[in-house]
Amino acid sequence: MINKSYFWKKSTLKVAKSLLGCTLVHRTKKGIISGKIVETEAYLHDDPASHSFNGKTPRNDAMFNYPGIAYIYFTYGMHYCFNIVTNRKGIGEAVLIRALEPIKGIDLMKKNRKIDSLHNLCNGPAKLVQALGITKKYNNHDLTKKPLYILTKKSKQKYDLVKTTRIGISQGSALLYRFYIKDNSFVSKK
DNA sequence: GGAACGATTGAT
DNA sequence: TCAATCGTTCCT
Repeated sequence: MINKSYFWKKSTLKVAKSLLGCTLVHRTKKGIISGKIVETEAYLHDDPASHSFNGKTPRNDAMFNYPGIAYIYFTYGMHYCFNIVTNRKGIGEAVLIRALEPIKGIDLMKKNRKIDSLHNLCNGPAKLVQALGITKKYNNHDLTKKPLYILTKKSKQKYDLVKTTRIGISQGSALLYRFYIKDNSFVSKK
């Protein structure tokens, strides 16, 4: 399981990059569901696209919590997105997990998503939340603890990393704060 | 109290 | 290309 210091010993941008290849795990009553992180986006404290840009509010509260805490927000009236808080407590930075390559519990993912297509289970921030059965109750959950946690990547794992612009934002759209594993077919739409 | 909008998705 | 759908934020 990942160490707490992982989320603040390096910059948020570096965490966003190094999370690629790590595994997000959810131990549910029905079984273990997990996936390899293949796409991330960084949201910094001085970043106009970040929910934390204008300071702390009831909604973004968790972004100002300890690094390694989950920040889960509701958007578009129907979707949830999952973030990992980075930097020191009180700063307001996080990494949005945008896509996973399914590993375990694929049958459960299909049930949660109500679809059968492997490649559409986790190729989007709200999709992976649904597939893993993550709910708002995990907002402020410590991701170094069960039942929702991160496993570090295997050191042998090799891949090319792509650095590009973020999706679905208006301000800060030129910043290269999105990262994904090159040629991985589970990355969200380009 | 009211209005505008959104770190998306899925159907057309 | 566009509708769905509603909590959060910001303005009055």
